[in-house]
Amino acid sequence: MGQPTIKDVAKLAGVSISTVSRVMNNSKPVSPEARQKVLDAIAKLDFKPNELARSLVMRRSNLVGVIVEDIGIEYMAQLIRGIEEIGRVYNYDILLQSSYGNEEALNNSIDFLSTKQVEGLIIITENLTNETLIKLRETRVPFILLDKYHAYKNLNTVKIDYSKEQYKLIKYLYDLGHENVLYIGNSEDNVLNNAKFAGYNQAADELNKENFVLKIDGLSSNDGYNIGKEAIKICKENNITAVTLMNDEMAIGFIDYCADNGIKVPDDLSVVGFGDSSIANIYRPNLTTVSIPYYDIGAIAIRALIKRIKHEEEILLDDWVIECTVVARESSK
Amino acid sequence: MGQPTIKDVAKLAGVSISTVSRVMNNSKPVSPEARQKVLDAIAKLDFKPNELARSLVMRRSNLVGVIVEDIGIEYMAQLIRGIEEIGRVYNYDILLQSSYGNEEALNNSIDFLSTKQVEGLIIITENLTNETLIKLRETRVPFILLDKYHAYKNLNTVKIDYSKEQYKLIKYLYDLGHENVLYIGNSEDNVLNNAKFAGYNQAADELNKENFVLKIDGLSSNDGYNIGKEAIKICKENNITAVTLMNDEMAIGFIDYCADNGIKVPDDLSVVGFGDSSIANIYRPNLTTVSIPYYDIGAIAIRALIKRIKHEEEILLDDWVIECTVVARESSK
DNA sequence: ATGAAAGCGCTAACAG
DNA sequence: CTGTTAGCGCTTTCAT
Repeated sequence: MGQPTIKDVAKLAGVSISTVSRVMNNSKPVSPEARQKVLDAIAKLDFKPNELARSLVMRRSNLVGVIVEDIGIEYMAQLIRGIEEIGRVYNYDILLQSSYGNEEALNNSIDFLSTKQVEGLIIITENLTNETLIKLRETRVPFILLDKYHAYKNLNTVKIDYSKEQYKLIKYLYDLGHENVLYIGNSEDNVLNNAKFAGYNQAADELNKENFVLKIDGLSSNDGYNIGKEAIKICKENNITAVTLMNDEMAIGFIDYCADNGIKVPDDLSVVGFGDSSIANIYRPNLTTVSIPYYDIGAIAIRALIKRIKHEEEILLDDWVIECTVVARESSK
Repeated sequence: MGQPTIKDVAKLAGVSISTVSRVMNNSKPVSPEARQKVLDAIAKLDFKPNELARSLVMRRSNLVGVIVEDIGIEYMAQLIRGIEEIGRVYNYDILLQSSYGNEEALNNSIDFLSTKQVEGLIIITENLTNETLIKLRETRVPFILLDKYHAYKNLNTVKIDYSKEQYKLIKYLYDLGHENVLYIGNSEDNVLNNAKFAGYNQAADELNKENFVLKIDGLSSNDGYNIGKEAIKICKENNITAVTLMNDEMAIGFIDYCADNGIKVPDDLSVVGFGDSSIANIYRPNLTTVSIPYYDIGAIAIRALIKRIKHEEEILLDDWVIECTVVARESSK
């Protein structure tokens, strides 16, 4: 036969299965003698309760589903770390699925996980349609959405005030003594882009600086490289000594362009990124950037989800805003 | 009430629960009329079977546990991608836990996952003691170990022939026309180090080249940088034109040293790494390195595990050796 | 303090 | 082809 069951323990201990259950869960008083006999039997058989059976009767699976767009994306992996580690503290385990940005896969995962009786869902994706959102609500499983943009209205989530963070970064540059700072951003009209842009403007306005803005299409290091020529021209014409780019990859591409064209970073020009990706402190010069505490975001998200599951005091009545930090490194001075 | 159950479907369809079960699983013939009634009822109620109950009676959870040392480590995340995506094809879902290199945590995870009735276990770690291994065997749950070293004896696993891969890389350098190649390796006496070293030696010997070896303690980019002075000295004294380092990080540190000391890579010196980490093709010069197909390793591992679970033909009777590829980029010529 | 019995939602003989 | 029944391993009344 296979694993020992509660029956085997009961038989060996010479008590009923109820008594065994009681000592396992400390749910009702049991006489010291009986308890000891049960404990001995459990040890002897190396008995481990079948959580499946327990979940079935208790209607609590202690499982949360996590659907991630792609675990290979660094920040998503960090998010999962936080979710996993804190979830474990509350005795919740993670059922992991990937959607690879495919809506059908995401929908399937939601269905699948709900048949597995997950008590809650955390969805980490940058692509979520309204239909999926509706479907999600229909499942009646508590859920939390995590992404880079946090653009969902009417949904409590854990988010970052990108506007404020960009403001802090720009302020840091002005405080360093730079008079003119160029903002190179993505031209798409989305929440993230607009928020960062607003942060830049706020900083410039508050300090009575002139606004210099360059908007481009991409977000990759190549895009950063390719905008180099135009950006440098603008810098020279306007006495600009610091440039900020939307993310670390773009910043690195841009610095590469500078290096190829005899412009020294940070001596001739300070350059900063955003996101504190793993390359930021390996690349030379080490990149000044904004560090986003993804681990903490994951941790807070799972904690909030569990509270919601347990119908405890709602810690996400409002959005939970996480503070980031400006990490000053070599690329700015 | 909560989710609809098979009973609700049966009642609504006017049949017995067995019939409902039969149409759901296509396990036995059902009359077209009955089937249609059941299907309608299922659709109407949006009924989804409770997999927990199903697992309990069928004794198949369709769950595999994955214990990872740290999901934040890039190659482990890639491994998980493969495991997850292929596991899903076979209808297996992943229960994820992290051990953070802590043996007690690992042991707890093994116990915990086995109470969740996982049908198999994949453990991704670089630290595994013999005691844990014994414990693992005692659980009687099929398992597969994945790590960077694959040093476990008497265990079928998915592995890389590091000796051969290093050989291929060195051969590539000789084929490029380099006469003398310096090998900078880690001095610790372990399977991985020895294998790579053997690969270097084999290539040098086969082609009648002289062996130049430098062994150091660390593995980080700083270590690569710090060995720079000594390594360059050796290169100059021996007319060495190519250097190979144990991993990409070290290689990058070493190239940084070269850059700081007026040595141009690849013009003055070719430098290669190992592993194809994500920085390898962002760093400038882009790094020539060996690409390890972690995704495939994960995919093969889960496939093998599932076969083992189903007692099908064993595809891991012998170790499964995965081929890597040399990725030639800018840092060598 | 303890055991018998019911039942969580489902599958799988068994009988018809 | 279909319904009845007996569990899977566990928790939880309900008696005693």
